[in-house]
Amino acid sequence: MSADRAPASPPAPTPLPAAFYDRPVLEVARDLVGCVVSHAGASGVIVETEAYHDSEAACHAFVGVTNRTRTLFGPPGRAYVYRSYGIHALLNAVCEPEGVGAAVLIRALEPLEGVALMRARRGLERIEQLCSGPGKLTQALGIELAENDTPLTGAGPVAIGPRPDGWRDVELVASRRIGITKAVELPWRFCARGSAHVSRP
DNA sequence: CATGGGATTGACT
DNA sequence: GTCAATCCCATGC
Repeated sequence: MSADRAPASPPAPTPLPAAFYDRPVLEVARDLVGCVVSHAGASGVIVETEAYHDSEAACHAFVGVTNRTRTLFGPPGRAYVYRSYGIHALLNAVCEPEGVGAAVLIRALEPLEGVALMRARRGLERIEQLCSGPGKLTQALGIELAENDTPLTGAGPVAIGPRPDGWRDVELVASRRIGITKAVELPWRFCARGSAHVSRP
């Protein structure tokens, strides 16, 4: 009978646990490349990340605990979402133990599921332009400020799952972070080598 | 309470 | 290459 047929899409894998994020932020930034972000009927493989840590001036948490940075100093494995330039929502994964202000900025995805939904949300057709920037991917996935401080580990609207087949041994390229004016020399940006979906080569 | 500054994007010269 | 949009937040008067 039709009731016995397999679902149209495979079940989503178990999201990465909080312990994955409870490590040095540079390790997490590298390990997140190749992992899958899902939200509201769409998902994509992470192809670009940046690390931020309260010990360096480019990090919002550099100023200490404020209303804005409370999430960054909170427990690992939650989303830090903030408004950039008054227009865009940017998605981060909070890392390191509670009390340390650190996070990985998700900067670009290779679209995986829900591409039609992403195209509708972005008002664009070209797949390379759907998620090739931190503000673009939140628009494509429908992520907004209300998702700030929600868990990425399964109970919240945004989830991050492990690397699927084909992404287990992704090669990384490190470079300087983009769009900052302080601590510009740190090579804390990580891209999947050769990806056509990064924000900038 | 006023002000200045963005972890960006898309449109334009 | 340049530049404006637009709003949240931290800081200072």
